[in-house]
Amino acid sequence: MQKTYEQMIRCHCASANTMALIGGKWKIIILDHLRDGTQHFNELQRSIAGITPHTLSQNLKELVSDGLVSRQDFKTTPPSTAYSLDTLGKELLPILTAITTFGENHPLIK
Amino acid sequence: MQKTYEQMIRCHCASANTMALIGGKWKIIILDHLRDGTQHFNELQRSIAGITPHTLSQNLKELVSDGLVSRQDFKTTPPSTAYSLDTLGKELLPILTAITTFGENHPLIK
DNA sequence: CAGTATCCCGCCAGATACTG
DNA sequence: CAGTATCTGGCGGGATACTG
Repeated sequence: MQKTYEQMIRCHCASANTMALIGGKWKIIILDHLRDGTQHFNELQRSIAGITPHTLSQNLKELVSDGLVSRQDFKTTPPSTAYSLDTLGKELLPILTAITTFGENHPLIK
Repeated sequence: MQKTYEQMIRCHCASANTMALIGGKWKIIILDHLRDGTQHFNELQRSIAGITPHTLSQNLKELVSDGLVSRQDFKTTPPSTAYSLDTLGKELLPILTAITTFGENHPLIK
């Protein structure tokens, strides 16, 4: 979770708890790309146009530490890692679906 | 919508379109408080502990300009305004419900 | 009551380069 | 390939005071 949200979750709104976890700029998009299965770091970076390795790494770390995503390190050379939805992340599927559906129905750019 | 998201929506992920609209730190919470009906500026500020007038005003402006919230000004003295979910905002109800449900099931602070 | 005006700061994120 | 290191900056948001 990002520091920005630490204060917000004291407002005792249930929705705040969720936003604290998925509120990062790219987090929902990352989770969205993990819906269909395991993805490598590199796959994520290429499929999410515009994200830098630095930012992707940062967001993934928080997602992992929050229990939404699990990280598997194959400890090979060259290195290979795999990210997938963890238990908690799978509980987000209804949210992801709702967000994606809305986004499809209301594109901001043609 | 906030400037931060302008670049993000070019990644052609449907979810990005949605996050650009609701991605502000307090936006989901504001929308959540508007679910049950019309709220005055002052009511929102008191029920959302921790938000400043400045930030609330800013977020509401964006929500209105994005068509999620409608603002009614009664032009009285002392001034009175009313905020409620607009058409587009009501389409977010499934998302709001999903987010609130998840947040209830996974509190971050006891 | 419903904001606005100002000032300010902290963090998220971008850019670039580098490494095991 | 999968990141980390370092530097930088912009913008969202906080604090406080003020106004029609």
